[in-house]
Amino acid sequence: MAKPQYWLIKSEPSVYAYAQLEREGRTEWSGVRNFEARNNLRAMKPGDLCLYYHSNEDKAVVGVARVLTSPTEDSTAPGEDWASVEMGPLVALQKPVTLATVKATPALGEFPLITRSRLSVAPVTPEHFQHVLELGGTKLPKKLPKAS
DNA sequence: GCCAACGTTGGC
DNA sequence: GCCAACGTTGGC
Repeated sequence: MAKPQYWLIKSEPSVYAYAQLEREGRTEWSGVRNFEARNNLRAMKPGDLCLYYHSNEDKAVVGVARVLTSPTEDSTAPGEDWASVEMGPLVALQKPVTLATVKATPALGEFPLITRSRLSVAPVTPEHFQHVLELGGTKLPKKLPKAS
C-alpha cells in the first residue's frame, strides 16, 4: 500500500467526540461545507491517518482516526458538490495535546491549528504528525487493522 | 472583478 | 459573551 498521508480533522466534542467514534467503530465524516476542507477530504485515501482535534471545549488533539474508504458524496447534502469519507478510530492519545502545548512547541509553529485555525480538514506533514504523537505519549500500533 | 456586508468558527 | 479571522454572498 502507498504511504499514508496525514491530516488534521476537527470536531466539537459535544457534536461528535473521539470517544463516540470509538464506541461506534466507524462514522461518515460528513457535513464539511468549506471548499478547501472539501478538497482535502477528496484527497484522502483509505489508510490515511488523522489527528483528531476537539475544538472549543477541549482545545486538544485527543486521538488518531483512520480513513476507511475513498471519498464519496456527502449523504447529508444529496446532489450537492460535497464529499465525505468513512472514518474509524485507531488510538486515543495517552494524554491530550492541547492547543497551548502546540503553541508552546516551536517545532509545531507551522501546524495547521496555528496557521489555519478555522480549517476543519487540513494536511499535516509526517514530522508534525510524529511530533504530536510523541507529545501525546502515544505510539501507533505496529500492525494496523485492514482499512475499508 | 471589487468590496462591503454578513455568517460562521473558535479562541479567549 | 465577545470578538477576531476569514470564507461566502451579492450589489454595483
